[in-house]
Amino acid sequence: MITLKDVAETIGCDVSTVSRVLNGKPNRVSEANRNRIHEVARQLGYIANRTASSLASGSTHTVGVLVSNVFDGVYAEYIEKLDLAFSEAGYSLRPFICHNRPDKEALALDALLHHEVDAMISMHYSRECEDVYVRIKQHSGKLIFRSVARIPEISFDHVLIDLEEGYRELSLHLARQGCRRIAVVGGSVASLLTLGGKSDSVQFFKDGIRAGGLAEDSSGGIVCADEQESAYQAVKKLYGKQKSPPFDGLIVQSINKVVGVCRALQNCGFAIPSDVKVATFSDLPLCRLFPVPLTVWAQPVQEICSALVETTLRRLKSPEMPPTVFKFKSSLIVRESSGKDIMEKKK
Amino acid sequence: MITLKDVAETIGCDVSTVSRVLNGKPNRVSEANRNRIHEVARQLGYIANRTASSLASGSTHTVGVLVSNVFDGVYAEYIEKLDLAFSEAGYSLRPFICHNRPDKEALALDALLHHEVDAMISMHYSRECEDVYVRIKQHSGKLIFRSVARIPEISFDHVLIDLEEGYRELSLHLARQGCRRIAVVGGSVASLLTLGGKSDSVQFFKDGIRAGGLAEDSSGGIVCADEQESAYQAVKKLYGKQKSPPFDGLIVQSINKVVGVCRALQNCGFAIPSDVKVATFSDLPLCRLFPVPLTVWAQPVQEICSALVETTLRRLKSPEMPPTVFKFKSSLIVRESSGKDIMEKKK
DNA sequence: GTGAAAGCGCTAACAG
DNA sequence: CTGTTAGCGCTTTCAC
Repeated sequence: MITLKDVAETIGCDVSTVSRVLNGKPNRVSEANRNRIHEVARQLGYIANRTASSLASGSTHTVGVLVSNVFDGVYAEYIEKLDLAFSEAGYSLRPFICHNRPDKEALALDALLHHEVDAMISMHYSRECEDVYVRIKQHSGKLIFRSVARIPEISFDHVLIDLEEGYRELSLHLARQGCRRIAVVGGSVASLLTLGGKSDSVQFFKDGIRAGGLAEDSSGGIVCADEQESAYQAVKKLYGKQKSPPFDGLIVQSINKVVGVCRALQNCGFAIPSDVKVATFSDLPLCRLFPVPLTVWAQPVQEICSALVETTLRRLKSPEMPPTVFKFKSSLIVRESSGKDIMEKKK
Repeated sequence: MITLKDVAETIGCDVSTVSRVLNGKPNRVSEANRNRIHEVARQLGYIANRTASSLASGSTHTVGVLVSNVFDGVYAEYIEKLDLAFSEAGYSLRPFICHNRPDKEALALDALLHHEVDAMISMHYSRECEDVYVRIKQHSGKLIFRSVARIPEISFDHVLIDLEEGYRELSLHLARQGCRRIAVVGGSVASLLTLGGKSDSVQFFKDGIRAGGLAEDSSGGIVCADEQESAYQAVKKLYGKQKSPPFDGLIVQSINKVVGVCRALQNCGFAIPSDVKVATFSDLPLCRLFPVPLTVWAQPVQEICSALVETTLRRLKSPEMPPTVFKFKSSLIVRESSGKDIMEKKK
């Protein structure tokens, strides 16, 4: 392996000079040496050892991003956009996938503690790992949340999205479109609605239900895991062999589940939007190109990513700065899945 | 920051002893010291600096995987499966996304050269980066290809999938299902069929066409970029305002494009499979749950991932071993999109 | 402008 | 069983 030392020795100068030149450090290196160094480095096939520079300089120039999976188009989109944005800023993005498992989540967060990355963006928070987050706060603080609500226990930078409000807007919208019974498919909201329990999202959902003129007991949850197949099974089980649909409005928590939901409805002989109206979160390309284009509560993903990158870079520069909080506004995009045509005819 | 040295000093022993204990090195450390070291390390909140261990030990315990994007479910699936498999083997997977850009591809490969990862799995090869691959061969050799054909110029480990044969099997299948004019949507095959030019895949495709009893000029290509939207536009442009479909059989190169293709056909008033039959590669969950379940040339992804992990670990262990080549067999799964019902009625 | 020197934090012989 | 001794390859002050 060719090292800085090798280059320095064949030239007869010091490693520090070579280092300066090869890293394009500001001023002061003679033209002559500069050229010679570049030339020799190339000839010898010198390749810097980044592990060594990271150790010496104390920075890896890498930012981690923690996601639950990468199969969901939403995360894929964030990762691709963040990757591009960070590489423009001279950093590289390193995705960590936790598969919804706290052990993997902790392992990913360890990368920050162990100095494998300079900072970490977390798009997945589970209570089980709270102690790790506390440790991070003590040791580094270079963690940025992209989440729905502020993690109150510890103070980190936050980039917030208004998914909670989405539950209100979507349930209200569906009610206005004529739905009489509205359910949430998947996620914690579905669980809480089914098993009982409260959360801000549930509250927002119920607000929408009421504002839409429906009784609270006209709503419910359909519990399923975070996969296309689970959603399919759950909906099929509930709707199979029914003459009329148990719920005529569905708010589906993620795009993967929409796929399962739509297929299940189709299998059970129910049409979208005439029998059942469907809406979801995140405006992926798939939402427009779906056989029945989907009504969505759409986040400004590009802006969110920019905010994440900015926040991260700022935090890296000024570690002691007090935590910042951004909150982004989503918007309702109405398409055929919730009866766009009906709406337009009314007008 | 608490270092090994701090732990050693508060105990009054040497850093090497602490290192041994904390890394669970085989034999020989007294029970007494062992416990004391663990305790003090915990109390002080010691966290190992992995950059430093990587430098000292010469290994990062990280394997990179280079993909063109992560939005395509196929890559997402590989990444998730590889991630799981590698973490069981004590390695962590680091995805690199090149967005089909040679500059980003080279940058990702640099990570291997610069010792940021111990090995790299490449699922994306572009000729433009050939020089980088040559460099890698000289300097490291720890590159494993998951590809369709062997990269002949340089000898690396290969895990091959039979996508080429897929073009033959799918075109033959569509012909047998009654298609008279068959086209390939997207990818290099579509380009070569349109602009002229040869490749093994094109040859296989034409073999299938002939074997299916069709004339060679009854086939064609529909060129588009690797996105849902591009495929949509390309097909819409070709099929719009036509009374009968220009091609009644479509082999679509990736799942994202299928989404665009199906939507375009629907928009143009053509039904699947009665007017146009569709088939694609890779059996993702989406293929079964699609409104019209998709006929696919299905790869054994789990086995492929196992082979990739095994190959990588073996290469890491024995760098001098001659390159190995695995080839996996796919299988045809017939579903409604190519007229499964029709087939069954015939029987 | 350039070199000398002191680390970054950890690992891994080797010697006792 | 444990300490000593060298590094790993690079960065970065500080003199000259």
